[in-house]
Amino acid sequence: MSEAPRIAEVLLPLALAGAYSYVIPDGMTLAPGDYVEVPLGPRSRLGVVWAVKAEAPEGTRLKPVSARFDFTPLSALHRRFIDWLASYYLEPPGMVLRMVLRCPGLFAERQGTLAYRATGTTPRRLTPQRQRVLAVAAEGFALRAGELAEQAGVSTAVIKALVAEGALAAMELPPFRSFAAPEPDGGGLELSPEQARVAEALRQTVAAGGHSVTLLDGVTGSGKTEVYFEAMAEALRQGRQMLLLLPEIALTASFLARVEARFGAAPAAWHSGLRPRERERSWRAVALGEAKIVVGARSALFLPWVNLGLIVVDEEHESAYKQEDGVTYHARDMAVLYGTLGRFPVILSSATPSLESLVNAQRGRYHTLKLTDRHGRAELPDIALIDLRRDMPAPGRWLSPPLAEAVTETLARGEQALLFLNRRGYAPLTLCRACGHRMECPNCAAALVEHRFRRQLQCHHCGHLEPVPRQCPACGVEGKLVPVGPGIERLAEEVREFFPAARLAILSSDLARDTLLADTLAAVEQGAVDIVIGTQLVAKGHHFPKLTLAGVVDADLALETSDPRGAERTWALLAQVAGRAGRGDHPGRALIQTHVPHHPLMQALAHGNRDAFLAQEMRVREAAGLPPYGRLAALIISGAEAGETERFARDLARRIPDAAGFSVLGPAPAPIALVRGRVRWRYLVKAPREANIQAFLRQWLGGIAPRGSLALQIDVDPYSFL
DNA sequence: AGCACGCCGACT
DNA sequence: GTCGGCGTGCTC
Repeated sequence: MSEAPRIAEVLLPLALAGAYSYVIPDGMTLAPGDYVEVPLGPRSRLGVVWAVKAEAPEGTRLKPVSARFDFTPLSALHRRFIDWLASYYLEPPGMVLRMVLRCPGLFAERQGTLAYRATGTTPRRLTPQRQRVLAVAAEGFALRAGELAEQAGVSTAVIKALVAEGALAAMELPPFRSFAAPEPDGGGLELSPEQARVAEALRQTVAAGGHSVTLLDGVTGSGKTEVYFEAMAEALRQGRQMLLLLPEIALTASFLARVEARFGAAPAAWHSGLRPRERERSWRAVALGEAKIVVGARSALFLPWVNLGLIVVDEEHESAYKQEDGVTYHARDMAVLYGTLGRFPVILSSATPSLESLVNAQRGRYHTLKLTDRHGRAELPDIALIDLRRDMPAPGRWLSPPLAEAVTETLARGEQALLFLNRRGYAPLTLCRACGHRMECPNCAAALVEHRFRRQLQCHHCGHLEPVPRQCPACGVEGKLVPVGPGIERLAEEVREFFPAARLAILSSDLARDTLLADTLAAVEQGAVDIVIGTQLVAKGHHFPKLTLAGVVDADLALETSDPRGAERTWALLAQVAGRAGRGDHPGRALIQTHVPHHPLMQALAHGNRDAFLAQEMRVREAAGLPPYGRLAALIISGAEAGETERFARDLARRIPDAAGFSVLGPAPAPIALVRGRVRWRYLVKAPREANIQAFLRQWLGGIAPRGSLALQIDVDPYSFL
């Protein structure tokens, strides 16, 4: 017979190396996954029991656990997920737990609001006001005092009196509104034969159970959402929870509505823009298993799932799934990991799948399901290139004659045109014509971007703002600072001059986050806008039925960087932008302005020959040993002082372990060598695909504690290969 | 992440 | 003479 465990290993949401040990007081029973409060230094903290054991380590004086919270414990699966993620990305497990516990007022005492219903007792004096209140209270649900008074057209004083006389009884409502159960059947749109076939295949995958990854590879407008809804319906029939992951919180509102329309109940939402109360409601509902469908951003992976049975990653190629600050992780990869650990299916959906996913499909690790037809009458847009070397815009203009002509024709037909330029602000560069001085951020090695509407220069790396100066800060000459190059504000200026009668909408992340953006999107959808000018925000997910022309103002932007991923990113972005056109009844077309029309990527876009382009990209990656054919990790060394930071970075080179197959490049100044006033150096570790890159990094960097302002950040599977 | 302990500049 | 700046280090 074994003794009752006396010691609890408690993981705390802090950057500690591991769990801390506490004594379990007499009369308390603890199991792994339990939420507890433990003393830490002068305060007490929330933690989660990671393990229980009989004996304490030798010679330690342990404090006791102060309290156990009576709540659904964190599942063994979720705990494994946390441990796995922490070890993969070399993060302290406590920091991963911190993301799980990111819920306001967790375990705080919640006062339920009081609601009143009629008891059947008649008050001594039955005034007309009292009668009305009792009539309202007799029907349906119990109401709060304020609601009851309002519906009866009386003041709350009447309610109080009726309660005092025993004619109304108060009851406590649960502090959170519950989530209605979604219905798997009904509410679906009619599927095309192709959609129905793919939906059935997905449904069977879910019905079969077990882990699998399916890449749903469907052209823009092919109705991928309706198809994976059928997989979600099957998971619902099995009583499982499911997560629909989206790359952008700007997309969640429309997806919440679509899920509600399909399943007859509003799903739970999860993203950073949620109000604290809503956040708490979603978190608790997930932990209690009450929320069946969650629509959320990447951090929704960390919700305290109890019965997760399906994850759908929409727009799986999106780089926004890579979390870069705080704990570094890739939400798409972690969704697949969760599915592996939890033995449930994962669906990756995209019109422009990532190279990583396509290679996994080639290797047979993922199944592929394709949708090649646009739904309804919609057809894929014709894509044509405009050679900017031949069809040059006028000086200081950005629209070439053919593109301007196409916009004119589109407007004449009463249709909408989209002009895409992936650059916020008015001009990306401000130069002094007198001395050549370039306006730069004082904290970052980057040019300041003019935002003319706000009359400010802004740094897009650290947010630094300064007014546009009248005179050059270098030579003092007045009136010689000129904007160079276009941003969408400047493009809008040109469009206003060119099409004075057209109604414009400018869509960029500069728009005040929530309502303004939603309103503008709705206006576009309803056809109250003629020309949409937008950054990459417009590339994703939106459905603009009247839009028939997509014009790409500068297709070469992302190609100009030396990042080997540039071509793939550009291809995905431009294909998505082109896909905005012609989603309604009228056919669409896309015009792409470029200086390099012969580039394989441009040729692939123009001829709809995606496979040839991707095959070429894969060959390049394979030859270079880059992901997904090899593994990468980046090491960023940063510090406030240039000399000290460089010395620290260079000293690390002496400790690089000697391991076959591994190569370490660097240290080199990071791509943006100065951010927020901190100098950055970078190493890149390259390893074969099957190598244990984490072990290598631990061996190299284990025990190194940067002092002072120095910091060392490890980025496993960095998004940028630079 | 907190929070305390510590050692150096401008205030009543 | 103290108040307080935030660098450094510890929390079972």
